[in-house]
Amino acid sequence: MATIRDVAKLSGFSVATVSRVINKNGYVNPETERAIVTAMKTLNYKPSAAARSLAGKSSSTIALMIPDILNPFFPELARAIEDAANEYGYTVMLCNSDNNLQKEMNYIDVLISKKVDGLIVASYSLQPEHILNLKQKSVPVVVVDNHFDSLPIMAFISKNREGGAIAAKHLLEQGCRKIGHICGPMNIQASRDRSVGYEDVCGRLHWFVPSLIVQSDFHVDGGYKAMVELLSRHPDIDGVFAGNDLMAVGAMKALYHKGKRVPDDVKLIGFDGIGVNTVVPELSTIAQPIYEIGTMAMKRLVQMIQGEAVQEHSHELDVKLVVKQSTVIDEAESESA
Amino acid sequence: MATIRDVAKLSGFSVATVSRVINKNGYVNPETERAIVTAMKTLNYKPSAAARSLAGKSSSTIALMIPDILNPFFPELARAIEDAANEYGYTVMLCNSDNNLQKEMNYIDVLISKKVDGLIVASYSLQPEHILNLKQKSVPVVVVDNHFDSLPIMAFISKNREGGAIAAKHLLEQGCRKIGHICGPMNIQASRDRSVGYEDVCGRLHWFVPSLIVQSDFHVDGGYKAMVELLSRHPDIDGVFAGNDLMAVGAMKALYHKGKRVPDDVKLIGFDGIGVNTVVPELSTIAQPIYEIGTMAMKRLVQMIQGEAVQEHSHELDVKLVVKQSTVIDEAESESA
DNA sequence: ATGAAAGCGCTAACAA
DNA sequence: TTGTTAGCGCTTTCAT
Repeated sequence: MATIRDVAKLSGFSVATVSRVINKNGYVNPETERAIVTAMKTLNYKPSAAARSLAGKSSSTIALMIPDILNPFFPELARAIEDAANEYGYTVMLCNSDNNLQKEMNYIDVLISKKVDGLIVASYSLQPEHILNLKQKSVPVVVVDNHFDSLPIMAFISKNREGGAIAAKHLLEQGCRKIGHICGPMNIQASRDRSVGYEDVCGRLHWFVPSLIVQSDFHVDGGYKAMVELLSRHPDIDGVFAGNDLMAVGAMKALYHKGKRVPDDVKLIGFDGIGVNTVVPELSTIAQPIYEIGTMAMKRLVQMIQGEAVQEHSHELDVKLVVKQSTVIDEAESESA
Repeated sequence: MATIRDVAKLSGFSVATVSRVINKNGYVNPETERAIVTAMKTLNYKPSAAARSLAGKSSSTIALMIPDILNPFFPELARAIEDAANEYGYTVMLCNSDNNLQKEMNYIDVLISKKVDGLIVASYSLQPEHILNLKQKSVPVVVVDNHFDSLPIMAFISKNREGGAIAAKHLLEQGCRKIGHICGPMNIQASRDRSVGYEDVCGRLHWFVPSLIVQSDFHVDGGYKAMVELLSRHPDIDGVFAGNDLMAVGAMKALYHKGKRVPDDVKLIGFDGIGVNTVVPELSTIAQPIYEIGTMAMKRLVQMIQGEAVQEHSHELDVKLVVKQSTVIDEAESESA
């Protein structure tokens, strides 16, 4: 591996000058530059990232911490963030935490020791103190898919409450007269907000009873079980809003097994905008602007890394109702189950 | 941030000794060690990974390159690899290449400059030379989900040909009398092998004609289109083997739209063992031992990193037929929860 | 068993 | 415009 000194020697200039052309800063004669670039090429020189970051320069690496890589929502987010990161010249280190506080703290230590330039975090275990602590160590952090009220923490999250309300309204508009809700874990802010949205709309209707809400865990199997429970409590249910798409898929499977047809007997809507692609019949959902969350988070992170004084607070992004087959009876294609 | 020198000063020993306790090598008096550990604790000292790797030590980081993070197969693989990596004390850097050679080569440069200790690659664009080249630079590499015949390259891949044959046989056993095949991209070894497996079984049956094979792209939409095409060529088809689960899902959607019932009218089987979870009716598939591929790949990589002289060649892993609702007409409906 | 000192490859004053 | 040099935090001979 050629070093900066080799390049200096071959080109006949000093390491400082070579460093200048690498970093494109400081004055350097065009001819000199050309000579140096040539030397770098012939030596196939690649600066050592380790050395640069040791010498005080950034590592050009950011980390992304997610709770569950098996939930398609996060790969999509990761994809968006990676694309954006590449654009800014960063590589991303992906950390899957299993939503386990211990693992997360451990990762954070490792990441700091690796001198990552910044951190994008999707976590439901980390407390505000942890984030603030990081900031104190001057590690830029931006939170996604979660937020901390009125704390100076940069966060990007969808309008979950509004989304929950939109979902409920949509079911109502499709003629549902008794709508159940499978909600996600209560320790997740986004999950709570979605439920509140549902209650905003359904809570005061004459048919509403608390037992129409079943709590679950954001996973397919959990959704299945919750749907079975819901059906046993309220066999006459004709609409279901699941707190995320994965649970909606589980619910769909349960309905299928119990002989209920979707959307004919029961209309079903999810949240996230991911499963849409892989279920039959396709799932109506409240789509989050996943890609946008990713790019905005990355953009802000870069600003923070570069020391710009950005206002740190929560940003709420618009969600979008995506109507598919699971909530609409469409004569044109209702040929089979 | 406390440095090794701070620890040395506080504990009253030299940096060399501190280094020894960090790395647990060389002789150091138990009492001394205790004192130093205490000092490290009180200073909340964390060695700088950047400095260590500059000083010749490993970076404790490996990279995983995958072509498509949106295909659930790869998150599963990533998950397995990350788990294994953590166990060995490594952090993983995830690189999504979009199956784009340019991006991959670029990543490789970056990764080398970052001094990653090793590389696990799932790529269909990289040529054997690229891999060999890497090895020459003494970067340990192991390939997954692909392999290069008779070259000294460590690779882990499923028995795709056998899997294709198993899938075809299963459809035959379920009473199918005309089986179509949606195959994946021909530049992907695994994809080709699966098709060959199908041909091994169906190629000589009286009903077989080449037009029963439609080529596609491993994505849901591609599977959809391929199924539509297949149906127009052979409306009387009663079994379909899709080269991966994503295409199988697409095929299922197409069948649904065309009024064909699964499995009553057409039986459908995929390959991979992932979609299983999110489709209704659930998809029969040939499951790859994804987790095992991940752990074995990581295990070998570590051995290579540590300089053990391992035999580098391809390893073929067994696949498993997973029978679900999409290939079996079952009145009793075996429950799954 | 412990310490002194020479780098690892690079950046960033400071000089020239 | 270019060069000299002192670190960045750690590992690792080589002494002691």
